[in-house]
Amino acid sequence: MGRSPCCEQDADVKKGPWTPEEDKLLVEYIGKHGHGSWRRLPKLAGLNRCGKSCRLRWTNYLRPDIKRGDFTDDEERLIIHLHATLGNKWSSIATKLKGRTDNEIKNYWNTHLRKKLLSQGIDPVTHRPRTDLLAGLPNLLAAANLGGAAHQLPLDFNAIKLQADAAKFQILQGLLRVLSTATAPPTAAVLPGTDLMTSILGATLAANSAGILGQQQLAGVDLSRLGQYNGNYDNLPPLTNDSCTQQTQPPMSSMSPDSLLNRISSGISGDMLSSPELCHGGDRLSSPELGQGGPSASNMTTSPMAPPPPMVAADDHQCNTNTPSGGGDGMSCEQTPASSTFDGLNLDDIDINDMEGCWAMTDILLAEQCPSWLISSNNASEMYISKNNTSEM
DNA sequence: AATACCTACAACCGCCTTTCG
DNA sequence: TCGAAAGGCGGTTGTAGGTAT
Repeated sequence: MGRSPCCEQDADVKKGPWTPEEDKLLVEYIGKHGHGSWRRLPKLAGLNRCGKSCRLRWTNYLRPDIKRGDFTDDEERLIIHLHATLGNKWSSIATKLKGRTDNEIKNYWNTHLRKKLLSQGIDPVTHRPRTDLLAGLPNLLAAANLGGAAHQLPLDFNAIKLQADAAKFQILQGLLRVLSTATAPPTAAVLPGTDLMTSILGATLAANSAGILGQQQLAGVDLSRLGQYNGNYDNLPPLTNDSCTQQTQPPMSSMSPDSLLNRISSGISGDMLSSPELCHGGDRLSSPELGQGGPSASNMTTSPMAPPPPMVAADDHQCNTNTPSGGGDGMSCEQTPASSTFDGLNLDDIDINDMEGCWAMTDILLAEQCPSWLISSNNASEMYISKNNTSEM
């Protein structure tokens, strides 16, 4: 039905930043009388403000129990984790961070954490490695194949190739971030094999043009060697590790491009994450999203633009109808899971103090170090690393 | 030194849900 | 039971301060 703004009837009501005097009036009034009816409060307190504005000012800024100052690392991790499971439910997230308001958390997410995840190659919406970095992969592959004949190309083609090289470099950066954060907290530990493989592929391509790999080694792959493959994935080394995985598939060096992509798409079924750090003991990194009725990894499409598994439950009418349905500027279905793997989990059971040790030194979420609510609720057992779980992703 | 641009965050907007008479 | 008021929520905007050119 909708309602008019609470102060629409009063055009003279003041808006904008609060002055110290206004703050004082509001604090003093609430201190004496409590807030009571927010709509009547401004008049009673001598404020020329909308009641709603007073409420927001109080709850977001003046309330005495508000904790100000920088967010701690634990708070950051908790926010990221809760966002991965709850989406943009800022108020729900705020209930788990004492003294923090939903507005503050929302702002902190938008200004810090979101960028932080992006810089690590993590999609802040899906909490999975970014796919946009791989969007141009087919073109990059084509451009890479042109590498040998580049000297014969007209200027425009060389310019295009330069652009492709730049994009490849970006992919490499994404790879580095993905690998460097593969041991990050649970949300960052999401590492579907497809993305890793394509990232490595991009990294190999990038090595051709960028020549910046040096002696750096990642996850058992000596990237300094990749440069010698000269931008042609026909020469890629096998992306498997003897100590870690079966060797029933031919090395990538012997595969055609199509076969390679097929392998990328199918390999995720369980034999993909073959670097020592990613497959030790048969452990699997899995994601909350993957753990919840989304397409199984083996069903993933080969498209580099493949969308992540849907995060929105089927009962979300707004999403089903794909219309605002009066939702106005409400949350985007794409951005906010209408339900999550943590549905049914009582947030009151979550205690940030109970998280100690969960974020281990390696930042890998180890089930046995985590509070029980994390590893036992609903589908949570599918969501995080479990020593006993070697088949599901 | 001046200007443009960027960043952070307080505050607002509009819708939804809950409460209450 | 119904409808209006009140409260709550998430997205967006405005602005001040900082930084780069």
